[in-house]
Amino acid sequence: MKKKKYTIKDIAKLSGVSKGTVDRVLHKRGKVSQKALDAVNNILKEIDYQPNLIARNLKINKVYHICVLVPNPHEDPYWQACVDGINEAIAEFKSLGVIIETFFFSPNSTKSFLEINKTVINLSPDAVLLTLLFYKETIEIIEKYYLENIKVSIFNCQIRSNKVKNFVGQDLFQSGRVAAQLMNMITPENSDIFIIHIDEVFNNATHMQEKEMGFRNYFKELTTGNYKIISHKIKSPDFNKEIAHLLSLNPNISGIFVTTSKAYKIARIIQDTKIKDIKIIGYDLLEENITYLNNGIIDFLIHQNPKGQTYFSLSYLVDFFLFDKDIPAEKLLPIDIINSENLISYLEN
Amino acid sequence: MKKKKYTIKDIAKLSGVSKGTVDRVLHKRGKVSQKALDAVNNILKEIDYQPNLIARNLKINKVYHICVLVPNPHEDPYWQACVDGINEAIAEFKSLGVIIETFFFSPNSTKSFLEINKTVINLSPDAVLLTLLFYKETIEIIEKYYLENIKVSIFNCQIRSNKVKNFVGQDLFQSGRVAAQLMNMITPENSDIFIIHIDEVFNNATHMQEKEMGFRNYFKELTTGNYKIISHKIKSPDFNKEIAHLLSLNPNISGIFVTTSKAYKIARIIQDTKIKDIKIIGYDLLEENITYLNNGIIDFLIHQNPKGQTYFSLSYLVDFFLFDKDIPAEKLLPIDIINSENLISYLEN
DNA sequence: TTGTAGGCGTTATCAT
DNA sequence: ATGATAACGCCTACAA
Repeated sequence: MKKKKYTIKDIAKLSGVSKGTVDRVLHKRGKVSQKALDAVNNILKEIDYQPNLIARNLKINKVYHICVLVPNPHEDPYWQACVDGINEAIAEFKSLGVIIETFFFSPNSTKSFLEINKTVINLSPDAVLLTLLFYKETIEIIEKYYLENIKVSIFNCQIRSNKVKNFVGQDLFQSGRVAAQLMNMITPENSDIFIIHIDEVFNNATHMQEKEMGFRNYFKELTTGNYKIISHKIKSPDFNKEIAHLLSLNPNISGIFVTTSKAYKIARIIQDTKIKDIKIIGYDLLEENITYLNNGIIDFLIHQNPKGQTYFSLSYLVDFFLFDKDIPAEKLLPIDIINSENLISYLEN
Repeated sequence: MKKKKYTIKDIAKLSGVSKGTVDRVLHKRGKVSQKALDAVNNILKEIDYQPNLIARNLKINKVYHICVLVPNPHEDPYWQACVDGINEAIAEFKSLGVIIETFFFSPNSTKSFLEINKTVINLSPDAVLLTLLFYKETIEIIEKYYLENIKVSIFNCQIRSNKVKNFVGQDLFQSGRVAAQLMNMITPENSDIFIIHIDEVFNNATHMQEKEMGFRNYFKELTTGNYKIISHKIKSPDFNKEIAHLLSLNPNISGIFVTTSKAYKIARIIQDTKIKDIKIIGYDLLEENITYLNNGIIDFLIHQNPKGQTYFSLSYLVDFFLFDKDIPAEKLLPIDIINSENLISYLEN
């Protein structure tokens, strides 16, 4: 049972040629006589040769350099968890000779995003990890990186491009359906539901749209009940009045689905106005959301595992560069349903 | 920004001694003059030396050997996912020189468990990975491994022992609370709830008890509603009548919490007898459970991520042996809430 | 076309 | 106490 680990030297001895020849066969570099080729291939067929990746890397001994571009978490706390994942990866891969650098840009400023990209492209790293906040600009930039032979990975978003090495994210349409099923379970039939898109900026508007489509799609398929679903898009400043107004116009409202990480803003209003029995489902484990989840104002949060997203992306790149593994073009993370009871088990991870 | 990677050779040159001396300082092997010690330590203080783990492993070049003992999935399909996780680890770590072997025992036979352990201990592996099915016997066996200096990791269960390197599992009490909160959300107040423990054998009875305690604990803390919670422990053969009988005695029943992976057995009866509006919450993504989740008979499943459990356990051991990382004594995995909509996102992972 | 020699960074042994 | 040297497995340059 205890299989021997074969080395190139073993193969050379077994097939009666030198290590160099075996290497040429393994890497298909040519310059090998038919006879030697056959001899080596015969041995390779018999044994299960696994090149020692550790030795290979020691030899190659390249320092790989990866740049990560993230919106500044001080401007939008959602991104803090992504930064945590990056830092975990930095610590873990440092001793493997992988240098990961983080660059912040302002989520409100296309200009800052473009400038940071200019800086990064001048560093000519081996790979960059991006998110798709400014769609048009990012597409153009991906093109530039591609021409420079810098690998691009995307996190937090799906994108259809063969110039992207891999992306890690969540099926947003499906997460809308998940929210819908939960909402259906906890609200009375024949009531009204709000979908609220709320953010300071609407860069990632496709995000919200996909979630809304999934949410509506679920209710459309429902055979029982008669829900009325109403969407609103609200910019952050002074929206309190707007929300209060909307609620007063719709006394039959039983649930609110917030498609961004800003559910706590709605929760705050619901709590203050003491309207009761409005169920809230939102996204992301921000501290403020957690507060309202724990006191029962928010019923469910959907977790997009932002920390895992960046960590996975980076460890894929490491696998690719160091251990030349095939990495999937797309990795869709689980859509985690969080209530106040299983919350803690997620925070620890 | 691009930090240089320092090697032992660099340190030797900088401090004016030889590589050998640096090595002795780094490993505190003594036999170093005060002068040389100071010189090297001064340099070490200045620079951030990270030993190259790849080179170290190449040199050490030990084949690590890990044995995993799992209940045979043919006798209880729950364990199949664990085997999947093991196989993933086998493939991933093979090229790092880690050999992982799987051994099956019968979950119904303490004897087979003890025999397999005898076989394994004779192989004197570097580590074993166990689950805590036969409590008393396992405790004794852990002692034996400990004396042989074979590391022991545990998956699927918590255990308090300093002779165990690490365990990966779930907080079962808390998972009972999670089930309770969900149940509370989807059943009317002032109704009855069954807790049903159902299995062929009751080896892992503590499992079920902890889940029950968590479940009851949640309802005890509830300030609203007036639930009556009734537990039943049922052995598998010919229990159909028993269940039907119990249901007929309790017309006010609105939900059933199944503490094992056998919720599908209850679901089948509910479906056949066409009793409606009984909510079911169970554990584990077995194929039969999934069927009833998809057709709406089962409302929620709690996922214990068995595949992840074995994979994590093994990759911790690899981290420990190859990269001498500190590994946590305990890793509690998230308590995943699964409904028919987010199910697919878990199956792909 | 083929084989030999050297080196990657670390560790361990062996003279000095 | 110290430094030189060889070895781990793989890769590559260069000599034959």
